[in-house]
Amino acid sequence: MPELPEVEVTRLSFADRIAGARIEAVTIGKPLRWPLGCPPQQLEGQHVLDVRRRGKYLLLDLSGGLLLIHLGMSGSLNFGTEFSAPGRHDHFDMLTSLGTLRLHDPRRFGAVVYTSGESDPAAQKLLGRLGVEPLSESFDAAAFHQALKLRKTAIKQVLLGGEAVVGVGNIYASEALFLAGIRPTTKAFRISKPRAALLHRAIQQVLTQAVAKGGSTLRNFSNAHGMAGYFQLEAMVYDRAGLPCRICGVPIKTMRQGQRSTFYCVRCQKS
DNA sequence: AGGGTGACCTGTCGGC
DNA sequence: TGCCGACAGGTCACCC
Repeated sequence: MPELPEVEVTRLSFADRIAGARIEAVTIGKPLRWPLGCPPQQLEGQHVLDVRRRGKYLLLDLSGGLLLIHLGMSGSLNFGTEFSAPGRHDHFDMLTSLGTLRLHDPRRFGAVVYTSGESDPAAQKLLGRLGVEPLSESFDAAAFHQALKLRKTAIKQVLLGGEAVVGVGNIYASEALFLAGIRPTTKAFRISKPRAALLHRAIQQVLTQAVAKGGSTLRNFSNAHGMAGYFQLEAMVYDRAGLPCRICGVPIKTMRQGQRSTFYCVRCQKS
């Protein structure tokens, strides 16, 4: 479910409300992708100072350390005061003075990891290799083109890889490539500077729009208010195999790349 | 070194 | 209706 926009929408939906909260108790459910990295009691008594995001990770700055949260494929966070007992797929509950933060994650590819800070090896292992933030000023078109020149694989795979740029997942990779008119199978190093600039722009545009619209509502995304995205995401190609291209009318094609589905238009994305 | 594949886990959907 | 396989928003560990 969550690519960068969904993670950012989640962050925006509870960051202000949890800031300043004192952690009272932490309850762990079934194992997630990685262990918490400390006894749950170590979080108790700490305060939540801020909630940031790096790629698809949420970073909770605590008074004594850093809590990393990843939503995996099926995770969602809820922050509120009305709280029933944890359900079958609720695997992390953090009770605070201002409300409870609950991670719901049926597939359990998500994770909650406590580290002493960003320089902690455990944090470095997860955050250290991440590429530039696509919605930051440091995401530069010329540098992006340089990064693409180093990669011999298909551009779609490079986008998903997270080293050239972070946060672009399977939905928005297809969408951005469509917007830029680039075929997903094109080798990254063959993309000219002007076309790399188009793609750079398309990535920013697609992600910014998705954040503004409250994230994709495909399947069951909801923010930490428990609300679904405010608007439907208008996908141009994703999950539209066989349907007419919204620009030229030709049926959208689908294929597999690295065991993930890719969607594209043969006419709008010739190379 | 970089590219390709399997693995993690549960739910849902389409086809027979 | 029931069963079975394919597939789902991510990423890491492992092969060659």
